[in-house]
Amino acid sequence: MSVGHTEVTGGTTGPVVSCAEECGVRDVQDRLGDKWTVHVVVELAAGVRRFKELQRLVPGISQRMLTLTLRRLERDGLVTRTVYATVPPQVEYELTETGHSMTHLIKALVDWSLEHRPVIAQARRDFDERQP
Amino acid sequence: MSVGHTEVTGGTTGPVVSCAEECGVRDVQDRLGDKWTVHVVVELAAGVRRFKELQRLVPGISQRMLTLTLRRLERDGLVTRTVYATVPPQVEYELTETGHSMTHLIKALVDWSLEHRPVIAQARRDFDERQP
DNA sequence: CTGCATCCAACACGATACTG
DNA sequence: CAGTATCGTGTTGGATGCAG
Repeated sequence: MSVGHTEVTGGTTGPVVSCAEECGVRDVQDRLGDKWTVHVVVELAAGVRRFKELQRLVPGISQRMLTLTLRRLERDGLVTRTVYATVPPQVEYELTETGHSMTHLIKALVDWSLEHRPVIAQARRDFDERQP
Repeated sequence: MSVGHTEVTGGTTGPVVSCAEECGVRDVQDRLGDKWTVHVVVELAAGVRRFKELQRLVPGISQRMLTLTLRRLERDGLVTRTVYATVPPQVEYELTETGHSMTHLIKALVDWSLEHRPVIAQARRDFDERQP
């Protein structure tokens, strides 16, 4: 909080960014940075989903990773888990209010990603060409 | 684009999120998710910085990781690298226009993080309490 | 169907030593 | 000062088998 506080007052191009070090940014990074959370949240944004359903909707995710991802989301209060005592068992997952607020964040991510994808791809090709 | 395309029309709470799988989102995630990129970009958002200067501004980063982080940013066209043929050598790094646009994304990240930090922390404590 | 435990490979990162 | 090269380590995640 005291050390390393950074304040960038938006001049010509940049916005105001403050205290990016240990103000919980790492927490969000851990979540958005992992391999599956974003995809799972996107699918849950559409509504209530069952476990198997999510596994179908998110291609390539393993059972193990879906479980781990959902558990972490549940632990952070971003997802609710409802178990029905049926045979076979049925479990439903749903975004909480906080979880839904994260979809705005993800939308920003997706938008920026789509917008700059071609430019970045080209920059990458140019760079790799110069460095054999 | 065809397979796994997801469209969420914002209903009561969620925004519109589309195609979160392989539209280059993973690329951005890799960057936002790694340990140092966000911090380096935040420091560069304030203006031109030298290598050593960045290493001072980003506490804990090793020479190796600073180099790797800057190289990747340069490769993606988010940072320019300018070498001056002085003795001792001097290298300056600066955000490109695309790089600056990413600071907006980071700001969204930081804002959400700060806003929901207490709620998430509490949810985490509650969860851990129920699961010994 | 849902979920946990285990083993294993890949990779990111840190520490250190060396170079122009 | 600004790197590169190398090694060791912890973590992430995939595959598989077992259980309620």
